[in-house]
Amino acid sequence: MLCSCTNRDNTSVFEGRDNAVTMQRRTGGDHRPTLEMVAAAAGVSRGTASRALNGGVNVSRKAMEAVERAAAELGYRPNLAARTLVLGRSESIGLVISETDERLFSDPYFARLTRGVHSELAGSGIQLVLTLAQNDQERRQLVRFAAGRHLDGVLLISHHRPDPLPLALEDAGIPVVVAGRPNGPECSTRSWWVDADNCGGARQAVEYLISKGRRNIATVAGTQDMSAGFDRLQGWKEAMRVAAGALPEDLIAFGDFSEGSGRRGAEELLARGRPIDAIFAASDLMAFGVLDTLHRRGLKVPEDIAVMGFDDMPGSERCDPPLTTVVQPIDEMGRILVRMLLQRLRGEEDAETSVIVPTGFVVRGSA
Amino acid sequence: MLCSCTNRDNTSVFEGRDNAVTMQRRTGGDHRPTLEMVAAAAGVSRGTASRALNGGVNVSRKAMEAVERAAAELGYRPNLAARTLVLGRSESIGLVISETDERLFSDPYFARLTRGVHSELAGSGIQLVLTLAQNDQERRQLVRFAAGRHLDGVLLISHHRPDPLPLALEDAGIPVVVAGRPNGPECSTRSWWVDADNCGGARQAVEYLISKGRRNIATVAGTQDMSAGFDRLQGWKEAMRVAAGALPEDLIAFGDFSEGSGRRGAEELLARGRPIDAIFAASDLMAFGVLDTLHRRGLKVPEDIAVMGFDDMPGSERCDPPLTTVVQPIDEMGRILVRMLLQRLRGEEDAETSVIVPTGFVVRGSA
DNA sequence: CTGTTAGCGCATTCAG
DNA sequence: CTGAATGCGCTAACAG
Repeated sequence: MLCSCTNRDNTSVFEGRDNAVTMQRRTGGDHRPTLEMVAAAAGVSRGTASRALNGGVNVSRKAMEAVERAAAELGYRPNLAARTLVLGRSESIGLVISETDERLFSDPYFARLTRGVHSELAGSGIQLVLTLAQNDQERRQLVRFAAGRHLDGVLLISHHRPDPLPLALEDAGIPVVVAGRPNGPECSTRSWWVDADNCGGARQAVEYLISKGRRNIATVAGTQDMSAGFDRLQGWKEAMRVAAGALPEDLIAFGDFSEGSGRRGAEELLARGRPIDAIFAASDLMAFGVLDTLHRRGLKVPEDIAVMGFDDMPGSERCDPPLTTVVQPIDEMGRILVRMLLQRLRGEEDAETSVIVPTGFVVRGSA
Repeated sequence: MLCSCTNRDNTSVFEGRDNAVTMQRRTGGDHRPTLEMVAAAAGVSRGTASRALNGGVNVSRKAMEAVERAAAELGYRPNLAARTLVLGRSESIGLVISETDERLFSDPYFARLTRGVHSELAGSGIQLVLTLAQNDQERRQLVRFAAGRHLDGVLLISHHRPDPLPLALEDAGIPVVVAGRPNGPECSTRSWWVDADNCGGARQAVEYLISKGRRNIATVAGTQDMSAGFDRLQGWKEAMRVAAGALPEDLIAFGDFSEGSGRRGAEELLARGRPIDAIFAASDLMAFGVLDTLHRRGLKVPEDIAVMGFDDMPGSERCDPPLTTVVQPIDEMGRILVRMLLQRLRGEEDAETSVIVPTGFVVRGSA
């Protein structure tokens, strides 16, 4: 059946095909205006035209205006490739996400970090280039792209360890700032980095539980080959060591940051028969699982067992009971990421090569 | 309190600062290997080295190996800026999202489209560059970036009309393919485009309702200055005109694609007192609102009133009752977007300048 | 203040 | 098959 809002043959009614630019052509044939042509039209030399278009130092008012008019009339667009070639920099930086696009769009972490990066870069004139690097092939292509001077520097978001990207980029001479404390084999990275104070945040969470009279505080830890998982467990250990003297190893269960693993972790802890009056989960997702298990066992939160999470992810304030959780200033981390990279690009010698930003926590109903 | 997992002064323990590359320096001083150096090391001329590194036509086996070895030893990385300058193309295309980053990460549409684009480009050697263009300043910068030959072409995702970007880019000589049928002032665009068959999808939805014996089919339409909103209403009109002879204007309510507007739209329709046995909402979000209103009025879905949505967004299968809705092949649209742009870049004259992809629908409980 | 000059690093002519 | 020469478009140093 014919649908009136479209043409029968599914092609548009416009006829602009003829001015489609053929990209195959090599030198010549392209009549895009060059600086040379602008200079000629303005009646000045290329040098003067260039100066006029770049800040206009040492250019007479008259020449300035002539060049600007000529550029506007010709629709002049500076060839950035030529500019990059002579300047040795492209004025653009990459935000590389070494992650599946699945998680990219589902994990609010990326959204907030990107927002922070983006806002810090606003008005700087530096172009932000987002890039996906999901497998070795793409990682190689990215290194080629960046090392080929298309990117002055790279912001790398990557939580999969070990990730060869930081080293590969640095080896290629590209300055990198990583979101996340390096651990594992790439500890030898020369990259700068910024991370949340996972350790301190976890410690504070446990200290808060202690201040509320809890004594037998268990934890469902995250993946230990990720610094976030390792550090959060570390924080729990520190606080517990201070509070309990010795380390209650049997109050630790290991998960993988997922809700299901939180569920299983809680079951495992309860099954050990040791008294427990609080559970600190290393992620909100795991905390959800913990809550589920406790509900199922008929245990009251926070009366019987208090629960704390980590991340303050969307939904944490609406679960039952609302989750008390550690918050990271992700936007701020994004902004710091940018500042550090720009410092590195400027060659500032006194800049910090790594930054740990403090976390806080929000108290809701669960603890 | 000291946290053992980090240094006291919050700086890393690594000492790689001295080999940080100073980006300020201009010509000279940088010892990154050039093709010239590779050629010298291999004992051949620049020309031969270049040929060897690019496919190796007209290069002896011996020279080939010598060049490859030299390149590997020196850690040679071709300067892509120089390459772009001489070739007139950068081998990279932009995926420009003219949208707030808020929506970018929350709307599953972007995720699926990006996935499609990304998958189609995999292995092509073409670099995908994601870019945000949220305001005029950023739009200008993007045009400069693309027109400066950093991007061979652009894929544009933009549902805000009117958007000056397609025209601005085409004027600057950058081929553009837009996701979404152009409407409004930029109808004069020379951009190619791809869109879902919103009109046909809506028509099929209504026809399905008719086939189920529904006769008084109302609609909550979407924003009319967006082609999706306009076309979906158009589809409803076409089907209703065929089924009812005349057009029942009083069965139309207007919303803005939001859940709240769906709620209000349904209330408005019911308040008119005309008999209604089905409601077609132009988006799932509005359908959720419609369901809410119907529930509140004590009306049974689908017994009293059938409901259909549009989009099949995550959550549609879990609402009460599960939503029967029109689905768009978004991933496929992403893939087509890429194919069209590549065709345009190759200057293929026989390529379609616009494509409309058929939609389908999933039947669940609500209709 | 201005025009001229010399490259940036590369792919591709064109003679050998 | 190879080397030498040319120019892509631009900026910055230089001498006027």
